[in-house]
Amino acid sequence: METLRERKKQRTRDALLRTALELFVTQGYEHTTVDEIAARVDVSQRTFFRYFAGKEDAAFFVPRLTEEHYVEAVRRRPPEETPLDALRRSVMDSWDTIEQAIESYVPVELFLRTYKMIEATPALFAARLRRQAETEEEIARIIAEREGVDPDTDPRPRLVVAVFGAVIRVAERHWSVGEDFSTTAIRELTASYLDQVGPALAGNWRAGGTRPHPAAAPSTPA
Amino acid sequence: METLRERKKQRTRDALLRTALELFVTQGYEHTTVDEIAARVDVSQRTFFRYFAGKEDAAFFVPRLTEEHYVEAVRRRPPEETPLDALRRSVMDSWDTIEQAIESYVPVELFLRTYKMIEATPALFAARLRRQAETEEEIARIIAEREGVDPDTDPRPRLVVAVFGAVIRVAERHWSVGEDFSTTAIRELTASYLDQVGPALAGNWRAGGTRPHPAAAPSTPA
DNA sequence: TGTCAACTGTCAGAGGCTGTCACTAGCCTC
DNA sequence: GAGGCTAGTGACAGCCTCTGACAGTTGACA
Repeated sequence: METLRERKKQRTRDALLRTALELFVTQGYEHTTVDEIAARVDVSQRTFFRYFAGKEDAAFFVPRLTEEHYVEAVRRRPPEETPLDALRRSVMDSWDTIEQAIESYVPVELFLRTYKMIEATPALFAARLRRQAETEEEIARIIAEREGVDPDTDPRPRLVVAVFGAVIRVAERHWSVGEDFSTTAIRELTASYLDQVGPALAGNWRAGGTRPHPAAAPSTPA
Repeated sequence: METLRERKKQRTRDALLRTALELFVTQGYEHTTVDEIAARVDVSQRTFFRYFAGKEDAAFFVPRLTEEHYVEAVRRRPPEETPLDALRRSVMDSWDTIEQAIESYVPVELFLRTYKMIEATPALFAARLRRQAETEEEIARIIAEREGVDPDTDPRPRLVVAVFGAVIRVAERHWSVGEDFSTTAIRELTASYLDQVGPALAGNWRAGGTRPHPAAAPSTPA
C-alpha cells in the first residue's frame, strides 16, 4: 500500500465489491440495485460506476481472477505435452491453487456462492459464456503457437480448445446444481467427465451387453 | 389470415420486425433505439414492447426459427443412428432446408446480415450462446430418450451434445467472419470441421502420422 | 346498433448508465 | 508549512430500456 489516497481507494473498491457480492448472493442479482450497493457503502451511485463498469463487472470480478489463473497455467505447460494433456493438467492445477489466489480478495466461500449465483442468473450466465468464448480464443492462440501452427488457417487449435471447454462446462454445470459444492468435487467431476468423452463420442451406446453404464461413477483421479 | 384484427396485428408485428432488423444491420444494434423503431413504424414505443419482450427479442426472432428447425430435425432422426450421426445429419439437413423456412418471415439476405450482426455485437453474442446452451439441454434430453438413458445420472448425452455444439460454433464463427457467407459455405465448413475433430483431439500434431496419445480420440463417423 | 373485448396511446416511473461541473482532500513543490 | 495541483467525489441532469396503470379507440359479434 502506497499513499493514503491509494489506500482509501482500495478500501472503497473493496467495500463496494464485497457489499455487491453479498447482496447479489443473498437477495439475487436482479433484485439488487446499484443505488442500494452505493447506499450501504455510503458513497454516491456515481462513484460505484467509477470503480466498476457496471453491475455485471462487479459480479465478474472474481471469475476474472480464475480466468487469468487458468490462462497462465496453460501458458506454463511444458511444450512436450499434447494440447489435450496440457489443457487437462492446466484446469486441474488451477482448481488446486485457485483458493489461495482468491482469498486475498474475497472469502472463498463468498466466491463459491457467487459462482452458483452466476450460473443461476440468465443474464450473468450469458455473460459468462461470452467471457469463456473470449478466453478460449486466447487459449487457442497459445496452443497454436506452442504447436507452431497458424490459428487462422489451421482449425485444430480452436477445435481442441472448444471441445475441451465444452466438457469443462458440462462438468461445472453439474457441479453448480449438485450438492457437493467444493473444489474437491469439481476436480473429480472434471476428471471423470474428461475420461468419459471418448466413450460418449464413440459409436453406439446400446450395442454390446458388455458395458450398459460405464458412466456416472467418477474414479478419483491422480 | 383470419379476421381484420389479426391481419392488422400481423402487419404491425411484421413492420416492427423488419424495421428493427433493417436498422440493426445498417446502423448497429446498440445505436438503434426502440423509440426510433417505433417512430418509423408510426406506433408508440409501448406498442413495440407489446409485440417483443425487448430489443433483444426482436433480434432473435429469426434465429429462434432456425433453432426450432434444428431441434425438430434431431427429433426426426431414425433411432438406429448413433447419437453423433443423428446430430450431424440434423445440422446438415437443417442448413439444406432452412432458407425456405425463413423466407416466409423475412428475406434470407436480411437473415444472413442479422446473423453476422449478432455475432459481432457482444451483448447479442452472449445471448446467442445462452440460447444455444438451452437448446443443447433440450437436445441432450432427446438423445437420452432415444438411447434409453437417464440424462441426470448418465453424463454422456450432455457430453456428446456439448462437444458437437462446440464444433458447430467454431465452424459458424469462422463462417461469420469469412468472405463466403452463403448457406453452401457453412455446410462445407461444418462437414470439414466435424471431420477434423478426431485428428485434432488425437495426440501430437507435430509427430508425423503416429498417434502417441490415442486416449481421448473419438473415431469420427460418416 | 350497441355491447364487449382487444388493441393502442399516453403518462409516470424504476433502474442502469454517462456527461458535466464544482468542491474537497491528499499530494507535492518551493 | 503554505499554496498550487490534481485525483476522487457528490450532485445534478439526462438518455435509454422496460413496466404498470388508465383511458381511448376500433374491430367483432349478437
